[in-house]
Amino acid sequence: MGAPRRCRGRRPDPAKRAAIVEAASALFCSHGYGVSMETVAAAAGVSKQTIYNLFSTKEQLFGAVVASRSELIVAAIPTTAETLAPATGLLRIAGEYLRVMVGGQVPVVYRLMLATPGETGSDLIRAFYDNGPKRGLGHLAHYLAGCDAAGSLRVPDPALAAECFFGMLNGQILIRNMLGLQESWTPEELEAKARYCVDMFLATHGA
Amino acid sequence: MGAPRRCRGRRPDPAKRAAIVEAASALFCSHGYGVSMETVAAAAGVSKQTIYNLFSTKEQLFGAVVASRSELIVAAIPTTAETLAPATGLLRIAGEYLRVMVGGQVPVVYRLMLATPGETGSDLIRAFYDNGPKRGLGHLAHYLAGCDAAGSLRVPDPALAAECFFGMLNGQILIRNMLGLQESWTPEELEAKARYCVDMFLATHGA
DNA sequence: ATCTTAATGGACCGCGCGGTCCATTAAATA
DNA sequence: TATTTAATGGACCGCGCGGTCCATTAAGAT
Repeated sequence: MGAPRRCRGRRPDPAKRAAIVEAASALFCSHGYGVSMETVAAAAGVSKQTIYNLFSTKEQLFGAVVASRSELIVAAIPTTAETLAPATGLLRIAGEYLRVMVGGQVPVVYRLMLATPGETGSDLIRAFYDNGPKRGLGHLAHYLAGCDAAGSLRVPDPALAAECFFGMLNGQILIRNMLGLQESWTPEELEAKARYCVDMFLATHGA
Repeated sequence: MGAPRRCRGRRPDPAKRAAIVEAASALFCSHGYGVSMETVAAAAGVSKQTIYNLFSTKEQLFGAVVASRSELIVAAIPTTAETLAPATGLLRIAGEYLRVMVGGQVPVVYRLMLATPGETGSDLIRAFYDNGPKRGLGHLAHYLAGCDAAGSLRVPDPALAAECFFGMLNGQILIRNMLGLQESWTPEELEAKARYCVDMFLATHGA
């Protein structure tokens, strides 16, 4: 199976595929699933037939876009801070979280999921949620539980605490971004917000 | 101009119009803007022509749906608690907020806004945000500022505090609801979450 | 009674879009 | 070189949907 098995003829251009997914992602996000394949082709600088050579149907292209974007969100899940003390660890997690949220890449994925052609609550959506946001939440909860066990924090309900911590960091950022309402945060403001939330969290859960 | 000027003939049935808006709202939310007018008509138990007698175009129907739904969200903005002491006032606001969020009516409006046919960040969306969520935020900030002035709380940045307070109440509820992922909260759980958030908030901002 | 308007349902039009086909050209292997 | 495959672009099909028209029926007003 592993045999490279080189074959004849011209090789498919990986840049084309990437350009198509990129263009489709941007268009689906800004204009919804209703954009025509011709528009996607034009935006990607590619012929329509080339798209159909790579993706058999529009829904498959959509699936590829979602998969591609989901990688981003998974990559954004913080894996650092696992062994740091609460004060610094939470601050680092908060900084990561805010950066990726205001950056807009995560909101884009959410928008994408809501532009889905099928029903809401589909398998695609469920898989996305379990794989992305839920894992991020789980990671934080696990970290908090560890702190509790180590005695550096008192957090009787790590899942609830994790959800509230991310929630207060977020505030309205995600939803405003999804709605396409401009956000202008200076790094100092983000830093201040992160510190404010961490302080509030520690004021309750500090050991 | 104000003359009632009763006219001849059969009167239009207001129930028809309501049924149309209701059906369109549900379908736009669950299936996006792509649903056909015939589907809407069928769901409303009405002929297609009747829709076009009431709304000249599909976009106008969409606008009517948004307007109708926005009323709900505006009505959900808490106006109580204006003079209550922080501990009880915040708890009441929190309870209101959670109830309306898990109830799903607010998430439905957000979904609607994202199903919009035009660009993101349109006037429609901006108007909705300023009129709904922003007003709710402003109300809480005003309340907090009042408490600060009265000396019952210390809250140097009421806007930030308001955003974080709603944010931590919300957590992932709104987004999960928008994605169509089922939520099952018992009243006790909601009560516990509200109390947890209020306590955390007061631990930092208590006078 | 009569008149006027609401509402129905079905036929119909036009267009845009998903998807296919094909003849041609470009790039890689042999 | 010859051969194989990628990519192009343009013509084309079918269908679904937004929107219109119309003849008929129902329900008020006078």
